[in-house]
Amino acid sequence: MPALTADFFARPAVEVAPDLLGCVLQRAGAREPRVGRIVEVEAYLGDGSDPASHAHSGPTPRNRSMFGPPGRFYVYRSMGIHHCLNIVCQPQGEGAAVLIRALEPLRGLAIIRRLRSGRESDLTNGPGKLCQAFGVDLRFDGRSATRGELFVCTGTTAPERPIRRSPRIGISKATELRYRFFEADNPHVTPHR
DNA sequence: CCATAGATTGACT
DNA sequence: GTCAATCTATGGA
Repeated sequence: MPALTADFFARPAVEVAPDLLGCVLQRAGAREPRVGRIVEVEAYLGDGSDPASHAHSGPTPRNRSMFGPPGRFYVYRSMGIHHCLNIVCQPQGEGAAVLIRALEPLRGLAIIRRLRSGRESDLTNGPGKLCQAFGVDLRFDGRSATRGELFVCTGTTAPERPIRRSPRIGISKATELRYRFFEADNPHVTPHR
């Protein structure tokens, strides 16, 4: 299937986010390729209306790529330990992005199981977990999400489950904003909350 | 300078 | 349920 284009991401993040459900993240270039279907995302805005967004206080060395061109990755280290994978949206300079929160693994289960333990539904059902499983780290920060070793392409199947919407997970500000989108009844989305 | 919170996870009581 | 790991950024003294 074709890779997504920068145009796809040059739209409001709350529109891009649900459209990413069912699209596919591909890890190439590594010794063992991995493919995962996106099943859970969250939008973070940069227009000042979203105090939970890393962009809310303007650019810093860490969030710099959030303010770069759309269609590139913003990867940051969370709690000093884990990595989280975003894709920049909207015109350059606005600071909006979509966080990839969970995948349904389609290919590369062998290497993924070597990198992470647990049941299949526990391998990529969280932003830090999927980065571990797909070998995503700060090297990918600022790189293109439409080509290269890590990129997103359109899904091979239409969404077979309804899309649900909810407040975002793990934040304490702007909890009234329902910018989380996920596939209903998919066992690979984030548990509890 | 120091304290604290954070788009998380896994280990433990 | 609680809590620590470890790094970045912010806000106050």
